Amino acid sequence: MTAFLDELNNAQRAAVENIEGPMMVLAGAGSGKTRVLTYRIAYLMECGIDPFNILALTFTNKAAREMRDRIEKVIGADARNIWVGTFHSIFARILRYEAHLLGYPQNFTIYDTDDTKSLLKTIVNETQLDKDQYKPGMLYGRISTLKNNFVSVKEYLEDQNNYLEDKNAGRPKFGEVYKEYITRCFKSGAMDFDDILLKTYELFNKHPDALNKYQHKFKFVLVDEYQDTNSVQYNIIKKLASVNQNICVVGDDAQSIYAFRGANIKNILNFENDYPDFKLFKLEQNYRSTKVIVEAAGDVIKNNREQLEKKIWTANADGDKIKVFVANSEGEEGRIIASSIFEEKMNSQAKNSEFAILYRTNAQSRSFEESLRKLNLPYRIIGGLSFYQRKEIKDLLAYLRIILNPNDEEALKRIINYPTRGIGKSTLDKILLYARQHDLSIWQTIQQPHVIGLSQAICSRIQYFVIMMQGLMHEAQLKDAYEVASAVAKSSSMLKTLYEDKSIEGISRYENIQELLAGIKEFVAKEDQEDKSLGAYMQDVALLTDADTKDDGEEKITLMTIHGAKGLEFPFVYIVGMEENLFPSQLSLQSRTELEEERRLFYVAITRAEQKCTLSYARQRFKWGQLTFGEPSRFIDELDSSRLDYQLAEQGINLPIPKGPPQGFKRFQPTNKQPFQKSAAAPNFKADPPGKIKIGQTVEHARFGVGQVTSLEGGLGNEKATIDFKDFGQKLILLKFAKLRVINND
DNA sequence: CTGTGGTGAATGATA
DNA sequence: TTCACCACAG
Repeated sequence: MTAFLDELNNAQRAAVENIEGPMMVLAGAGSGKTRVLTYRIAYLMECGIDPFNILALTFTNKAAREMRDRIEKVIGADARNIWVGTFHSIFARILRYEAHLLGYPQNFTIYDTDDTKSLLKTIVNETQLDKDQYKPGMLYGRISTLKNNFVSVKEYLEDQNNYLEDKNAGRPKFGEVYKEYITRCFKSGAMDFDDILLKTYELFNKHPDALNKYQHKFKFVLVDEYQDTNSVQYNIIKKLASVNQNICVVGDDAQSIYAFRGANIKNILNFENDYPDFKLFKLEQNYRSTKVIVEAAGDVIKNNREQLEKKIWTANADGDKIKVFVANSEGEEGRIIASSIFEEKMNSQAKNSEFAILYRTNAQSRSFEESLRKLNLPYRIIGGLSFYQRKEIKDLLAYLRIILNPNDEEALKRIINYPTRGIGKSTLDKILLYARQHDLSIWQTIQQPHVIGLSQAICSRIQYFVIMMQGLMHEAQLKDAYEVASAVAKSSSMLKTLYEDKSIEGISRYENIQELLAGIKEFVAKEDQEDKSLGAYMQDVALLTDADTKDDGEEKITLMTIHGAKGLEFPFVYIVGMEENLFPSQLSLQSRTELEEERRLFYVAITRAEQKCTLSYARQRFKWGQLTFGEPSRFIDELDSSRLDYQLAEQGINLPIPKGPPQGFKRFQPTNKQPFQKSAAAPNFKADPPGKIKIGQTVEHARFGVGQVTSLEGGLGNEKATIDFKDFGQKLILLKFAKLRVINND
């Protein structure tokens, strides 16, 4: 049953077989980290540990999905019962379940960045503060930092230093904005991304019974990309694991690239302090890349001071040198890279999906898009404006949000007059003013529009809107998500409005709505989707990103930021825009730690490549409409010159003739999510103590059913039994964890 | 109230 | 270059 162990090297195997106690897997890029993580979970289950007791946390939906799929391949459908997911999705699930303890509605809304900024803008306007000093982005950043450091509004106001810091930054009234923001979110029944983490922490902190429940549910905790955890995540994990101490963190300090959003590299560097008797496993053999690539990555990272000791090596072939293209402009850079890809495709018969163009900032994608289109090379862009951030999608989702949570102000403001129904700005202002003065939500206010003092004509428009929404809310009680969403698209007349718009954008908007509806239909039609309600669908939508839009199987070149590429690999990788002030970013040059983070980012970029890695930079580039001149990035100099192969200008590159229509668009598909599972194992199962288990006995296991004990091994307190189950075959069971009942002593 | 056109500001990565 | 906001006309 444990044949998969043979697929592992010694270090990997040791990590997989270490079941109990705190452990850290220091996994270099391409060293088989995901394999270890998934096989370890599979192994735990083979040892009889109940999948309901396993929690695996990742940073992206994609990583979570991949892990679940791979475990399922090894272990079968049982894998569905493991809690595998992103921090945000797992915690949101817990919060929905426990919302009442914190005073939130069960269907609380998740505010995305746009909602948050919009709310902050509203607050600044209402408080009549200077718009230039109180920019939504800045405010959000500050609030986010405070939340990530557990500084509540109360604590903020009590500490004079906070006030002085903001006063010096020209924002003396920041405290009031912070307070108002928190209040408004709460009244709207909304949490922002930081709240999902922070409120989970609060839940565990203020409600020991809730903490206790999850501590005992999650007997085994696994954390992927541990180097990217922030202090809130860190503290939640610590609390969860404090009883059983079965915590397994996997990460690579060299790939820590999220300090800007609060990730604290100290969490991984100081793991030892938290768990002095932890076991360390180092995965140092790289299976992904050529020697040239692995060694180039080593050239780069050795310039960083603070890191955990490890030596990454590979048994793979040397491979080609790293090409460096020097272009005169960003346009030329685009053309060079596109033709280089074209050539490589010809030479090595590679598929489009084997290529990736990686850049530092999303704004750089344009020149590559143009050139790829000209050469008729299909591509897809990950990041930037995602499907879910498109106006029309957000509009329809806003309707759905209100149906579930009518107090969601950002959603209501968004669509109360979209499509236009004669409730304009001045009317909305009056409604908002009345709502604020009487401490009501907008939704409550518009129930009785007459008392606000609006004209009869406008009152009836508002009433029409209210009745329509109430009708939809009623439908949502009875019908599935797809039926409700279609009803919304029709009765809001969104579908009609977009259909009548025959401009190019209008047509694409109409198509996007159709696509969203098709996605919801698919969600409802999935056979393992038990809960088909709107609420179930909406649970995860707010946490999806562009990277989660599954590609349609069409062969396409991938364009994305380096951040977005973390965790991925491609045979051919092009790292572009290798210029000072762009990569490393200008903003990172202030401090050593920030520069080191940029360097790790470059390390991540290089290590995405399997066969060939190519760099490029442009001597001139347009930045906000202005032509600027750039120098080559210092990171190029950090590479050993013996590994570099400089290519000059455009000469020698044949530009093929484009033919056919341009290609390259995105598709949308919902993700597979499991409905909420609350109970662990069978409730009335009475287990016998390990000492009673003997060879030859017929026993019953809580999940595997009846089977016969064929052998026993392991010392006291760590006994393992091989049991031949009727329905599940032979399994190695750890008696300490398995719930076994002796049926027959033959 | 709604739609248009002009001006000014912004570009760092993400769940 | 693009986006967001404001003033103005219909």
